[in-house]
Amino acid sequence: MPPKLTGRGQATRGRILEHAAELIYAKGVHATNNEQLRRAAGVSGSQLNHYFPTKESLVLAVIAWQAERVLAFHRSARFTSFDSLDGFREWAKYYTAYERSYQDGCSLGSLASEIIKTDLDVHEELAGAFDQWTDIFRDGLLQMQRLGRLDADADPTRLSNLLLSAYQGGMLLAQIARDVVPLEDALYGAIDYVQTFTTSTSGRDVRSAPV
Amino acid sequence: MPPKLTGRGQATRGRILEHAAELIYAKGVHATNNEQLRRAAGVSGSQLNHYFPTKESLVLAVIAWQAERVLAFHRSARFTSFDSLDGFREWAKYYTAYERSYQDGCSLGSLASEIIKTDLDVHEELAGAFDQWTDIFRDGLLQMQRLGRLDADADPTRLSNLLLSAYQGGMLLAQIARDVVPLEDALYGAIDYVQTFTTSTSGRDVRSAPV
DNA sequence: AAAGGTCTGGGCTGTCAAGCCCAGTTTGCG
DNA sequence: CGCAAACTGGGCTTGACAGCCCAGACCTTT
Repeated sequence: MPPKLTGRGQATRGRILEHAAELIYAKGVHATNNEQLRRAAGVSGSQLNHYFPTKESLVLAVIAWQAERVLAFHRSARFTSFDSLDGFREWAKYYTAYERSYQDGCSLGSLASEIIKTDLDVHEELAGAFDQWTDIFRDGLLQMQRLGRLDADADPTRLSNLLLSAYQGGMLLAQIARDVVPLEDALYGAIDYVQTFTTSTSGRDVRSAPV
Repeated sequence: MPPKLTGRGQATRGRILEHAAELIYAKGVHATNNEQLRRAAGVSGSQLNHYFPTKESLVLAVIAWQAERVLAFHRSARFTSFDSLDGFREWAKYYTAYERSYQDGCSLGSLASEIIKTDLDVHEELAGAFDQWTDIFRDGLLQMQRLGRLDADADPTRLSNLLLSAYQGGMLLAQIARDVVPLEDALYGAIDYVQTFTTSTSGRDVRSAPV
């Protein structure tokens, strides 16, 4: 069923995808048109049409690409599978370290909010990606419980939903306020709440970093 | 400077605004066009053009209208100025009581995410509204501190940013998952975190409602 | 009654974008 | 070599939409 693609074809398709993802992330889906995509990826209109016959197919591919990226990032060794509070703090630190990190929002979340009300059939794609995302947090919290770093009465599912919600909501507030503080407050607040379930410290005595 | 509007003119303008807000909330800005607006409000194209010369002016008015609505709602007696945990729990209960409440997202937040990347000049309008929104929470938490219901070392600004972020992010996750649970988890989780700063209870012994 | 705001219902134009087609060229695999 | 994919650089149609204009009717206040 997959139309035979040579190595070169895959490379071009991938180049289009990368630039499309970047453009759409920066300017939004509706403000990105074919001409911009052609120029950014350095391909002709025919090629764009060849690899992505419709805009919906391109957007779908971009969603999959961004989802894979964000999931791979969260699964990287950097956060040690979120098996400790330090892992979560490292994560929060990454997203609050640079001004640039919040100005275009979450690479997947902003895309989701923009098209969730349209008739594009992207629901399954998105739902699957966000499920996996929360699962990364949940699995980390479960592991923390196994290691005795988190109380047994903590609810990893609930906490993972709070963590991701705080990130998504914090990103939105930061974009609107053009200030990283709301994102910091949301992330470190959520993580401090997780800390209240740790046995090693009282949780109320040790607080997260900034200000 | 305001073009003289008689009572009738104001009524028509208001009717257009109401229907525009409803349509845009349900279908998004880009998927709402003049013809739908005309039919929904029962006015002719000339009138639409008369009261809102450009789409940007209409969107701006809708933002202001939705902002006023959501702020008035949060200031209503129902939540007793958020001067207690019960006020916050009542708030969370409202947004998680019905399936319908999350399916179109936050009336202001979804609008914000959709247009934050466009070149529409709506930044000040949005920033002001969200500032007031967090202030409602912050003022409530400050009042709780004054009343001795919240520890002095709690940071009302930080907590209010977490609360609103949890709501916005939870709304997005709920929309994507087509399930109210992520929103519930985010809201009640954030509120339980606030509870860890209350002196009356340990905070760890009493948890919020669902499941 | 006069005036000015309100309102209809249609038409018109310019613009922009998506999708599609094609003639011809280049590349690379078998 | 031969063939198929990759690729160029256009052009073309179609549709959608925002913005704009108008002739005339209606309503309300002065």
